[in-house]
Amino acid sequence: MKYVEKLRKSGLRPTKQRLQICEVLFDREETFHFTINQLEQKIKNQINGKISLATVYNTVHAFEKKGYLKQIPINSNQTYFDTNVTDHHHFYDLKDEKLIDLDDSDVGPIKILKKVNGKKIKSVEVLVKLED
Amino acid sequence: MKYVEKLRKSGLRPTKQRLQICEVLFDREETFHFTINQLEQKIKNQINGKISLATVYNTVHAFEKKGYLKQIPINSNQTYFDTNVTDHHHFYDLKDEKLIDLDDSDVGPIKILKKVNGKKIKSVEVLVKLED
DNA sequence: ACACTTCTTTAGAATAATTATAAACTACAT
DNA sequence: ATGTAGTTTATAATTATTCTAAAGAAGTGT
Ligand SMILES: [Mn+2]
Ligand SMILES: [Mn+2]
Ligand SMILES: [Zn+2]
Ligand SMILES: [Zn+2]
Repeated sequence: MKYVEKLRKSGLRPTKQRLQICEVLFDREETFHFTINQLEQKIKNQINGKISLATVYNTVHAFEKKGYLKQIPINSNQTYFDTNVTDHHHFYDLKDEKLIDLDDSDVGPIKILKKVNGKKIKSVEVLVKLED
Repeated sequence: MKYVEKLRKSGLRPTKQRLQICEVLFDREETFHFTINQLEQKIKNQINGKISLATVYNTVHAFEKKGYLKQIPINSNQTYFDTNVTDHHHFYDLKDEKLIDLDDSDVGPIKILKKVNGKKIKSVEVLVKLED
């Protein structure tokens, strides 16, 4: 199991549930953008044996805290997470409610000229909304 | 009442509640970024007589539909609205959970080079997260 | 293997933002 | 003034998320 080490290094015990969730989340080529409910569905379809919803929440938050997932700010009733934890930009398809990654090369460099007193910039992300 | 006409033109009856909410929302120089609960507080402080929470929700949604308010995508348990309905960028102060408008001149021009099949770009907005 | 501790999972309850309901009220047209 | 459609309101319902506490599993030392 390739995720056992990863979890141990983060101080997370490699439980069966976490390893299964790792497979669903990270055994894929493309970035995965998802809500908790979508993840729960994917888990149901790919795994035999169920994982409780509380554990899905717990795990996603644990992974987020460890930097394996990040939240994406979208106006939705459900929170979106992203397996691409780098600073990056998105298309958001308003009709399909789907996120699509944008490469830095798909977006020109962004210069923020304004400063705020004692604050520093943590991230700069662009959200491009798409309609038909 | 300067908002009576505005509401009538939009097909919204100029009720006492809506006019009061208009005052709270639009009688100010600066952009107002708020959650429903923050708005409810401001209403309580500025008006005598109460407006029910349901009406605050109804009104905000009606104003949003008519284009007088817009939602701002932020990772928060509460939805943020903005009296500045133009396409514009934000600082988001993670500690204070406050939004600050960025002028277009505060951000260099943004070119989106990628295209998506049958979709067109509706908006391009930058969110700059600030930390201490 | 065994005992012991700590972390994790889980079902279910609790919380909290938002939306729905339906009755009373109000703006507006005739 | 009357009628109608739109609005407000208290309250209930819904729903995403978090909390709780008991049972289970993982790690550590012997
Ligand atoms: Mn949100
Ligand atoms: Mn919510
Ligand atoms: Zn992404
Ligand atoms: Zn703004």
